[in-house]
Amino acid sequence: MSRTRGSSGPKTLAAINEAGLDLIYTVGYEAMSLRELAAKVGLQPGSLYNHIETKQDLLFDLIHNHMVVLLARVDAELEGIEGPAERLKAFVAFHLDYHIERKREVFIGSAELRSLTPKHRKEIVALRRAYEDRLCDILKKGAAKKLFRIDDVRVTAYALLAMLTGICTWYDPKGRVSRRKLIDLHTRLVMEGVAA
Amino acid sequence: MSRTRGSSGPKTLAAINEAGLDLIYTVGYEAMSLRELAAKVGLQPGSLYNHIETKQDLLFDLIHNHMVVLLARVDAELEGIEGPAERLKAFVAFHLDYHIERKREVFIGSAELRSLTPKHRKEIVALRRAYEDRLCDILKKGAAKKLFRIDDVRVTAYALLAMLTGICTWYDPKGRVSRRKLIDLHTRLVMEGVAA
DNA sequence: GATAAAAACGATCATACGTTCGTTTCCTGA
DNA sequence: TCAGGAAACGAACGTATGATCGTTTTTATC
Repeated sequence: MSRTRGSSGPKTLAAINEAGLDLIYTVGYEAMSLRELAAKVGLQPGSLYNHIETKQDLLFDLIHNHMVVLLARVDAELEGIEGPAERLKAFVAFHLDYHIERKREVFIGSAELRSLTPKHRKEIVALRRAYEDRLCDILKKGAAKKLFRIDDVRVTAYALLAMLTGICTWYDPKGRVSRRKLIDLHTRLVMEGVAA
Repeated sequence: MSRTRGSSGPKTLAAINEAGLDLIYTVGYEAMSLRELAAKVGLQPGSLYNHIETKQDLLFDLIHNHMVVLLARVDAELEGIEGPAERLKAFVAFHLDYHIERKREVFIGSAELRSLTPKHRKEIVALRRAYEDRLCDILKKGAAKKLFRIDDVRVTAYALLAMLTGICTWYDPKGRVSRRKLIDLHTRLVMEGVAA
């Protein structure tokens, strides 16, 4: 046997990415074997290499794509919103929404950082830093206008991001808590926490 | 060659645990090979099995020990402290202190949960749940006395724990931010966040 | 319709892994 | 003091892994 009918490059790659995302999220990058991945996609192990460079590149591409999308979306979301308080609320809502929607990517993006090549890791950390800066900017401007009371912008940003990102580890869209309630609750915690 | 001079069981086991902790924290459980671990301790790979059952048991023992200590300490810390507000402050301070001091254990305790056998994982999750309950109790009592305003106790507890645990991923004891400042900043975020 | 590229197969390679085992040496307690 | 357990060695086992390669069939291009 050989090339199967109906096979197409982009479609197979998409399937590999989706299956890889799921497997890495579930069992972890190191624990995922390419044989497992291939089986899930419906390929022989060797055939994966028609679409990916290496296992490492698969991981990097997944995380990198996620970070680029995250940055683009947050900028689009904040576009045109005026005032630190409104911008902070918008940031919280966006962050939670995105992290609910793409919890697998987000989880992998932090849990598997150490599975990346130093060079790859550096690149991802830089993108993450850029995202953190979006929040830092908002906090800084709010503090300058005496709207927020913030001791240390960077540390506060880390604390808030940790809180908002935490939902990835437990949130279940089909669970007891609605998306709306989740956003309200976190928004209150954040706004009250930084209020002057 | 064979048994080396001065070797003793407990000492070697302690060395294995310390090296294992460090390796798992650095490269992850799956990525750590027992050969690497043995080399770090100064043993041949096979000799590890004089002290551990399996690689899996090594991981479980590390995490389990950490959880037991965590629970014992938080109870000791809260003992005799009256009033939800004071108890919450004490909880925050303790949590941060412990998570600074044992950041490797804490990190592994969450990041490597998925590397545990289902049975092992269940046991750890139960202990974690017990720890979460300590915070939930405080929040519940504070809400009952109208000292705190809390929509959903469990979700709020998760949010706060995520925030407070986040420091494990970035805090550097030799860095710019002092332990004192860190505690003050987080205490304020928490207390303002839940204030009625 | 011919030709080149794409996408799959299946076999295989070299290596690394967790674990076992027989043996040897050291330590400890009666 | 000496017997028996403890703690190490070093070799080995069986398996799984990431990756490569030659081949074959399908798809796409001119």
